[in-house]
Amino acid sequence: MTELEQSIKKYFGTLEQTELQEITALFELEKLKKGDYFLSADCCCDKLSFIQSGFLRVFVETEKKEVTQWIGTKGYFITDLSSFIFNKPARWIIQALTDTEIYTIKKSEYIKMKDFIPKWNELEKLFIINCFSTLEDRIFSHLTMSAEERYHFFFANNKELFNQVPLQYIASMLGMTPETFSRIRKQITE
Amino acid sequence: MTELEQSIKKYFGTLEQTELQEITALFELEKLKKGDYFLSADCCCDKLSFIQSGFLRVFVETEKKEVTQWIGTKGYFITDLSSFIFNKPARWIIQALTDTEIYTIKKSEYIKMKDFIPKWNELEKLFIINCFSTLEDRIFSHLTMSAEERYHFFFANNKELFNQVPLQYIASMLGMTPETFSRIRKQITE
DNA sequence: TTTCTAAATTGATATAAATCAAGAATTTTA
DNA sequence: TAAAATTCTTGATTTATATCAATTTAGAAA
Repeated sequence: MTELEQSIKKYFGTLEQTELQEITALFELEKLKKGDYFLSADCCCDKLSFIQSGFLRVFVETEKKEVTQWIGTKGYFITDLSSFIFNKPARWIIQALTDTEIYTIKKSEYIKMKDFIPKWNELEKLFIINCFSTLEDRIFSHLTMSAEERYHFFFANNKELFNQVPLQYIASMLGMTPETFSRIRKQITE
Repeated sequence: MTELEQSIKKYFGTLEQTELQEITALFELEKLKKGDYFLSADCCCDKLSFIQSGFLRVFVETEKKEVTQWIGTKGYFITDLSSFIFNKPARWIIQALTDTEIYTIKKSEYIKMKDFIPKWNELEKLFIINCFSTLEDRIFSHLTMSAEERYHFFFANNKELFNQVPLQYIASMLGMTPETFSRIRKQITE
């Protein structure tokens, strides 16, 4: 089973092997160079991609600063969910932090799935609620944790990120400045 | 059209009047007294309710403190979404802050809807993504705003809450202490 | 490699927000 | 209504984190 198939199973739920193959056949390999945009500001996000390798940064520019909302990594899906589902302008910019390989399904193909996978609606719902739960956890982390605690919590679950992408983006995503991030980091090695 | 019908239309999408009536017929009026629990810790949340009047607090107890995650108000739906959909233990406690009237649909009735409303799956998906977007906005507010900005932003959109529920819960929900909340409040009147 | 650019670190300082403690105001209960 | 309980406010202080500025380090480009 390919990694894509495994992840579809993991995120979307249990499927017959034949269904799985029908689905994965709709995904096409795309290669992004470092710095390439997966999604530009104000576009509608008409695709959902599985990250095979590399890192994608989800961010937005405010008057004051650039804010990283998330960093997509190998084995996860990436899209602007509201934009993808509702066909409305994307709220995020998504850019490759490294050379990146993704498997992409276009919206036009995606909507066909409910025709030949009977339980597709159900699977899609589970996927979206998983996304929802992740955000609930993140809000909770902001209501209950200090910057240091958020750092440790995130580090425990995402070690691989820390030596592969600029740390300032992780700092932003965790809601702290690069300086604060750096100081927390220093304490650990001491 | 009842308020319940209006809200179903608003959150779940456009429906035929007959469909709307079929759906609303599945909801039953419940009355909660102040302090009553809508959902206790570790239970599975087997219902989705529309708030007709009153206020419900969604919170959790941590070792250090009690954290309010949300306050449900008139015209909105309330449930523990992941628990309701996945039948897993709830992560939140939900309690009435005032006497409250809700229209409740049980999970067992809810799952019947997809049988007689053809596009139910689609509507449900839209509902969940709306919830998702709301959380995205909230995370963004923690990444970009100070306590004071979060206060003003929330106040602008939820004035009615500020003289009807204990302010400490709003403070908690916005990620600040009651003291900080009180001081921000004071500045405004000066 | 050398040069240039961006990222990370560090120190000094300022600011925001938390904590602690007391008292006032409000709400609930008897 | 009076008493009790809870909530809110206020001041003093501490702590966490941001900001500013300078320097070092790492990475990219020539």
